[in-house]
Amino acid sequence: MKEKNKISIDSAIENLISIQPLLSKTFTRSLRAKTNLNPGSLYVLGVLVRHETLSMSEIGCKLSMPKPHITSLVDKLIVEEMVERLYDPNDRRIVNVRITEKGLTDFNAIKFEISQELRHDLELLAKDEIEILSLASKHVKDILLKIIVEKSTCINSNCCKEE
Amino acid sequence: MKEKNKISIDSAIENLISIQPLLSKTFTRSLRAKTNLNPGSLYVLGVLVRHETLSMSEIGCKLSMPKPHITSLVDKLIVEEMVERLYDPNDRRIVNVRITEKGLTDFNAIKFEISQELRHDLELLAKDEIEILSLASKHVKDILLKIIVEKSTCINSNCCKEE
DNA sequence: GAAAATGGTTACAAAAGTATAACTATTTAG
DNA sequence: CTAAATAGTTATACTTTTGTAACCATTTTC
Repeated sequence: MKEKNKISIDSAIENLISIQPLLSKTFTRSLRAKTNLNPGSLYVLGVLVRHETLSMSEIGCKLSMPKPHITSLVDKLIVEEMVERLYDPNDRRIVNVRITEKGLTDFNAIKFEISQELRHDLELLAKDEIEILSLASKHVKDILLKIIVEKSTCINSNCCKEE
Repeated sequence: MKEKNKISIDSAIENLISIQPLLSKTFTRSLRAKTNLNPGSLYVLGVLVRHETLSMSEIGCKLSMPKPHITSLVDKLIVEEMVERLYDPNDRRIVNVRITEKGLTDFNAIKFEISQELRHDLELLAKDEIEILSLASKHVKDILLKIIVEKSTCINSNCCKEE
């Protein structure tokens, strides 16, 4: 039984490693073509969609990015008015970042834009294949979210606290 | 019925867009930490595992990368002795690239290395979750491979021919 | 056989990601 | 109250990626 688990884990990893470049090719390229946002800023926006308000450090943890990088990415989003800085009255060192209405709207518009080509390809698939992909991708997303995102990798000093 | 397709497509895209940063976070970071190879070179190696021998242009098509970039990525792989250049006797302009024994071995070793952390996390999942992930990721991979890889995006001039 | 097209490399530049050190402001600990 | 710790920014440097233009060698076309 243990052995069977191992085989499933190996094949899952094998598949995920193959999926990564495919998705990267699909979305990153068209992101560059269709928006003036860089992938990093979109990642920040993505976690803010899930969590609404996070401090700079928490964003860094969720994305495993160094704090200086987060600063520059948030700066870009501020210029676009997609997020806003909120200064915490209880601890004035902390900068909380919250997604704005515009940020939410734009995020969905950008997602639609960058998926146009993929959408077109998917429409050519058989109905049952679409169903399978829809369900399978949900399973993959849910399990990855469970084991990856919530386990914030600590790359800045002392940044990872339980929620 | 058409409407139902559309909903499935939308949810599939939504899921795939969420999956991409998760996988990118998981693999790219540990790739940098554990090997002296960059992601681009590993992508090249990946398509060569699937196709064994490809010309420079064909690699560029499969990965949607400009030709000069392919040259530099292949140069790195040559230094590592993971691939070799073969000059086509029928058309001496063409440079074919073939993965070596060492390339194949190293590729598998690298895949194992960069998935160590994920493997550890997966081992903590329930048995049925592992089964689901294994199957679901295979479905996602198969369908994406079908619609993305084989549709080589033409970013260099005239590079995309049917196989 | 000269001109055009093709496959690839070289050179170069711009954008993005990654990483570290030094710094300011604020809070906490002794 | 001073010293240490924390949150974030600034500055800087390096790598990777992306893109373009110019170029050479070879093949194709007329």
